[in-house]
Amino acid sequence: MGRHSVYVKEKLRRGLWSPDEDEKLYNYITRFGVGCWSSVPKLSGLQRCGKSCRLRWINYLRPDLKRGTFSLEEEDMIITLHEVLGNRWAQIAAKLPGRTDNEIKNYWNSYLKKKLIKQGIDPITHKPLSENHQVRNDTNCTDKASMLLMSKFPNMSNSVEIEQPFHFNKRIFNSEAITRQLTEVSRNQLVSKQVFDPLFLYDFQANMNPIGPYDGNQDFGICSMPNLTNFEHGHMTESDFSDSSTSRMSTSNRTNTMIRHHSSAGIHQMNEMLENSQELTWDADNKIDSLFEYPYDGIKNEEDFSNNNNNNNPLSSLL
DNA sequence: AAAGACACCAACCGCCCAACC
DNA sequence: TGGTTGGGCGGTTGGTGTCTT
Repeated sequence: MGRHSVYVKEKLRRGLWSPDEDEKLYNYITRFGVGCWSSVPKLSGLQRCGKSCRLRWINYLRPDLKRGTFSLEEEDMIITLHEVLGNRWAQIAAKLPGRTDNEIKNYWNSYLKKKLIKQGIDPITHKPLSENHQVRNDTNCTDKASMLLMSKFPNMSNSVEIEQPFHFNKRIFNSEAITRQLTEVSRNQLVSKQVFDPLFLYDFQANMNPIGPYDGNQDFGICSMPNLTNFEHGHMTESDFSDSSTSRMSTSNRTNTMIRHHSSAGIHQMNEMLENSQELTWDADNKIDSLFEYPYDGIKNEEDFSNNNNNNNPLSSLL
């Protein structure tokens, strides 16, 4: 039995998400938080599989998403991290607040890879194309990663650590034999990782004035979710709702908006935050739930969700 | 103006791992 | 201890917009 049969059997929807579906999912997660994804479709009234809901939330609806074009700093960082981590997009995304692995992966495949090739650099080895025959030295790769990042991004030196060396695929890495090959420093880093967590932005948001821009600086704000962004200004319109499914023009418009929000001043402020982020801690189990004041288990069925679904949500105006 | 090629990116697929029973 | 389930990840696909001829 393949997945297709599951979709057919349960008459699950596939493909692009409609604004209505987005709204249902958004309303549900913002009210009840992230819990068991497999139960989300049922409880939120969506005819999607849990995985699809999770993906949509993570890659599109999550309030901390930055979206828009990548800055030069981000671009540089992706290239540096890719040199160290390879195609481990989730780990790369973890170092870039507001960016998803999917977004970075797409950006890499559609733009950065070609850019490097144009510059005569092999996008896989990150060496000049003429030096492709050279075999990379992977030992001490974790240290190399940290050094690379520290040299290129001094502002992040204390908050970014590489979790795993380049070619140690997570699945292989659990092997004791391989672990033994690491240097003492690398092992320590892996064991006692103090990794910058992009989700600390949730904390930031929680402490932020929900109506006004951060510290009066309009360049710096959580502007990923158009509806939230516009809600900051006290109103929203139907056209503000993110809709990748009906119009690609909307994506372009959104992108243009985001460019305005992410000036270099904003990035500078972000860097300052990153510098200070070493002081922050985040309980992984409560990353998202703490953003939303509603516990996941506060809802038992779809009826509860409907009853609890008041009209205070920004999206409710779309109804 | 039309058709084909290309680019972009949201969403899906398949696999792995960990937790749970 | 083995099976099941859910979550996470990287690779890939396919739909749509844009560009080129």
